[in-house]
Amino acid sequence: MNATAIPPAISAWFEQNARDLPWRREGFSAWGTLVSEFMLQQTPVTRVIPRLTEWLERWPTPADLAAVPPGEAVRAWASLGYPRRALWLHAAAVQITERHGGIVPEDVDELLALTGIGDYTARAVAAFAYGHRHPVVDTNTRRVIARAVTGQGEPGPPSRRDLDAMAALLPDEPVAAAVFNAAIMELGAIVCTSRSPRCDVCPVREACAWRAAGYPEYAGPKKAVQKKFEGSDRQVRGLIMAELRATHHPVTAAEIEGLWADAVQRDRALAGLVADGLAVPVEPGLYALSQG
DNA sequence: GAAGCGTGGTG
DNA sequence: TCACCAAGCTT
Repeated sequence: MNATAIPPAISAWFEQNARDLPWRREGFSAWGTLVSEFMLQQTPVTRVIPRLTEWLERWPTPADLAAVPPGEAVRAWASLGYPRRALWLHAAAVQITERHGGIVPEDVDELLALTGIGDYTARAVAAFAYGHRHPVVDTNTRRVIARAVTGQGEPGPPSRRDLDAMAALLPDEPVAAAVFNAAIMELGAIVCTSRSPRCDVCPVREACAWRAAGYPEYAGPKKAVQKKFEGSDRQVRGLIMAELRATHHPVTAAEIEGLWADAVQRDRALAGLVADGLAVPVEPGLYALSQG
């Protein structure tokens, strides 16, 4: 097996091994695809599925979401994490309703112009919802290419050049391209994983440059270490947001004081949430999710 | 380009 | 146990 055999081998494996996921069901809407991609940004599949199902039952179209206050989106986001995504998804729904007649656009540049949509999500929607031929590059794709094609244990830092590397592997035919985009992500998600890759069941083991090189240790620039969550501003923000989501009335400054002892850090976290639009001071000393 | 942004599962 | 990891985006 040589390098040119990698894409068809991965796609063939995918046809047999793809997980049964909601966004792969026949007739799943473009809006559903967009919502799922927002939720999947840094949140695992198993945690996304229940929230996605509820979300689409409640807001089956962009206009349905655009019609409610942003704070409702933040509440429905629940504990998926990074709640700014809920705000951005709501903003995107408003923009889709106003600019695109309520139809999720299929043009990558129009998608990129929506709040909260970047290189990955724009191309994922164009490819998976509309069948257009674009390279879709996420962290799984970058890892598989780094190993199987480049022969390194880990991808380097994300770069626009990743799109070119993926484009070079992409089948010409749009449907085959969309399948391969999904297939290489899936391989990275369940076989060519970050921590303990299951090379014994990998469909491109015989062509893998990393394996051929004897699994050399990654020597490139190190990933920035994720800061400890315990005691971080993120933790304080999370506590305040959980309180705002839990109550259906404004939260008092006194209640927020009870969530975290360090006043300096607490005030910094709250000010950050206000700056982000996640918390709104409805009057001095009273905070709520965005109602407008 | 680097930093900041949640939450929960896992090896 | 705890560091690492998870379909990224914005500033």
